[in-house]
Amino acid sequence: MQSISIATFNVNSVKARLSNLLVWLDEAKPDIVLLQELKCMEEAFPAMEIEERGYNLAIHGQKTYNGVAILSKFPLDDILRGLPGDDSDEQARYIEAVASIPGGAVRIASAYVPNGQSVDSDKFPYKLRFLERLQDHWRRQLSLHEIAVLGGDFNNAPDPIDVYDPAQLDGSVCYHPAERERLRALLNLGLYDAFRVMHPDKQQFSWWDYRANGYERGHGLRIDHLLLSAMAVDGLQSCVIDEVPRQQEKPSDHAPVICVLNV
DNA sequence: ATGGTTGAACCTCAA
Repeated sequence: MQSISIATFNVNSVKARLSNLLVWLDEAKPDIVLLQELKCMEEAFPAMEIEERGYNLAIHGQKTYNGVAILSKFPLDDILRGLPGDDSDEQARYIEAVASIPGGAVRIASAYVPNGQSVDSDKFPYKLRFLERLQDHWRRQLSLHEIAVLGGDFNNAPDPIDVYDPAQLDGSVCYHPAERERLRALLNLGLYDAFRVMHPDKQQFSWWDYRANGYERGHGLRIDHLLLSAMAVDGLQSCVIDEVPRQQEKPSDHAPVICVLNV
């Protein structure tokens, strides 16, 4: 039995955010980190600075947009780049691997669900299809009955408590019934929202718009999630949203979410 | 407040 910490963090450009990311890594010292929105190719990823802090890397990069990675103090194997279910999808929004921990293994995935832009955009049906592909893929992965964590930026707030003004935001992107229904279906496969398991009634957000002083005004959404398999949630010790990086100079618009598991 | 800001890369798009 040992404790491992697993975090998810949408950095909104790993190159622009490198100094903030390194400060946070040195402070929080997570064992495994799921990154989203690298906005660079794998060869441009600042591997040296991360590796010298003891992390192994699995990267699925893309120029300008998207890009996801897994940082792990444990060796990574069986790396899967790209979400199955649509061979024509060239966006780098998903990476999965198996981390070998002493005496066992944890399956981990970093997902960057499409934002969808607006409900009448053609990007919104792509978002809905992506959530359905996640459901199809994780139906299969959960049948393996492993310790597994699907984390990332889901661009989707599950419940009214997860948005700053549910009445105003109802039906808008990131809080539309069609996408919340699909996130609910994914959870209903047997995934547990770590933050909500630990804090049933707490309102805290993980993203705030850069515009109009969103953070200062508390205009946020909880859209970054750590979803745990049954075997993983059995060992869940804590889950927090760390707002400190959001308060720094030149922050990402997201805050990291961190959980500790006994495995 | 139908605006506002940020990042990458190009003079605009995605978020």
